[in-house]
Amino acid sequence: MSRFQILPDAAPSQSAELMPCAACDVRELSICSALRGPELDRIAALVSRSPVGAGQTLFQEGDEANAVYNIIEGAVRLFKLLPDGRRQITGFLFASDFIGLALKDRYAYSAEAITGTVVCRFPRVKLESLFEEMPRLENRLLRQASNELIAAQDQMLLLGRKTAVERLASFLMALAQRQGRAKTGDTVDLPMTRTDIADYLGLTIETVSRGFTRLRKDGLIETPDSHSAVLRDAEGLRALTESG
Amino acid sequence: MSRFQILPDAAPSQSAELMPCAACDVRELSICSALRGPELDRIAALVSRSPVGAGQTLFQEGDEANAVYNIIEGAVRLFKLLPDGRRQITGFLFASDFIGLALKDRYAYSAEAITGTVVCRFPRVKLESLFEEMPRLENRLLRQASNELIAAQDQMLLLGRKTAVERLASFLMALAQRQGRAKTGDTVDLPMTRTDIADYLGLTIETVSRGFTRLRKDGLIETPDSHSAVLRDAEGLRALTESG
DNA sequence: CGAGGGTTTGAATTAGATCAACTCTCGTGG
DNA sequence: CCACGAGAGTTGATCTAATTCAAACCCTCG
Repeated sequence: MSRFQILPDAAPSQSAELMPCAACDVRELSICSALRGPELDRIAALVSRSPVGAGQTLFQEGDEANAVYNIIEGAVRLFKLLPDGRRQITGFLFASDFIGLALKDRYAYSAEAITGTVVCRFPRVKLESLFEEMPRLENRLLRQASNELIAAQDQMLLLGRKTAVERLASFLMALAQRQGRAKTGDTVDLPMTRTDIADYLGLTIETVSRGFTRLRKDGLIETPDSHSAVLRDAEGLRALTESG
Repeated sequence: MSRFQILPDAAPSQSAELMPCAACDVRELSICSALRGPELDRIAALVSRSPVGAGQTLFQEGDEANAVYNIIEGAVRLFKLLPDGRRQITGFLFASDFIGLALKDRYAYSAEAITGTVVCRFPRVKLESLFEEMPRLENRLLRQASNELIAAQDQMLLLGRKTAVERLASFLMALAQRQGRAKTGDTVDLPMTRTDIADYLGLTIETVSRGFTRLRKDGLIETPDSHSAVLRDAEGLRALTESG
């Protein structure tokens, strides 16, 4: 599971606990890329790394927001619930993604691990007190927030105005993009269930399933198993995401 | 229209052009509240204030993003279009709101004035170069972005999982909140058309209209005219926004 | 007074939801 | 080794919330 095991000369575990950041797999991709050597040491003293089992809750909507997280490995779903149980997944996050931009004093959504996941935990107060010393970090977070806002608006367009197949095509291509596998022939990983996809796209699982069959019958994808999709016609899919 | 006209001892127009910020109606409410006296002067040298007629375009999705804006007065809609004309309004903005958090090098959405509007324009490059000198400004923007992300997630829940009436009730209460008029008996201003509301809520104008009649017949609101709504039962409306 | 937005209301249509049955894995244990 | 059950996914039949199509009904403004 952990990629640490295959590193040729991984640091001994003691060192890894004291200073996990230097050996972090996702450092260059995450917000930590904004940090220079000595700053990294400061951060290293604050963070703690921990595994989260599949289906486990990281935090719940309404909880006091006293930590933010970096995902080291795995996949996480963020979601909001209505009192009667209707669920809207507001995002899927993966290795190197940051959780905790959208919060005041309490979390605005719940977070659960989809698969076995490893996260890096930052106590929020301590982190914020570092902003003054490390303006690059704050700048990096602002950029990140900017990107998430753009993604959020794309999702609003999807939820408000796209048809079921268009939603599914958009979802697959966005996921493909995120995985750097958006060309015909590439295989996209789908760690989440159909129910998750439905709750992300504002549909039911039946409609999602029918969407997959449609795309399959139209020769746009293949589905070797329910947790992966092969792009048979990336251009055709992309056309669907912006169809008219 | 302009509240400047009724200020008892408004600065002469020359001074207002050179240093509009000091006399700005929305200064304390906008991101400029993060600025201290001398900083305000620096900013004042950069900004330009200008009126935008109802229906006029501020910028279009895809344009080079070389300015951000503060709304001084009026109302603005942000939206995205699909090639075939389907439109999703991603937000309505009002006096003191900031436009331009969600962008890379190009705007991710278009912006149009709904009513007669006055905006304050910040050249983007110059503004960003000030971040280093004014960390409080960047911090303020990050907070703002955080709030917008929360709002965006609420909107996803609305678009993905709420019924037509629930969407309308949520919209009315959110608008009422923004206007500080969320109690029974209060009147909410609706500067936008039914078409705008429909494109914001992911519905058609007919469904929005039927929604208003429903709320009216259920005694939750009154609609003296199409551009205002009186809250007859704020609690009932709130219940609808989180119904189950 | 007449034209043209914007809005409302009614009737017919449909995309997607709901209800229901069946399949496919996969893990457990006799 | 096979029976069994549970969870996830697919497929079909029916239903419904919202859309589409159509017709009035405002207003305001020239």
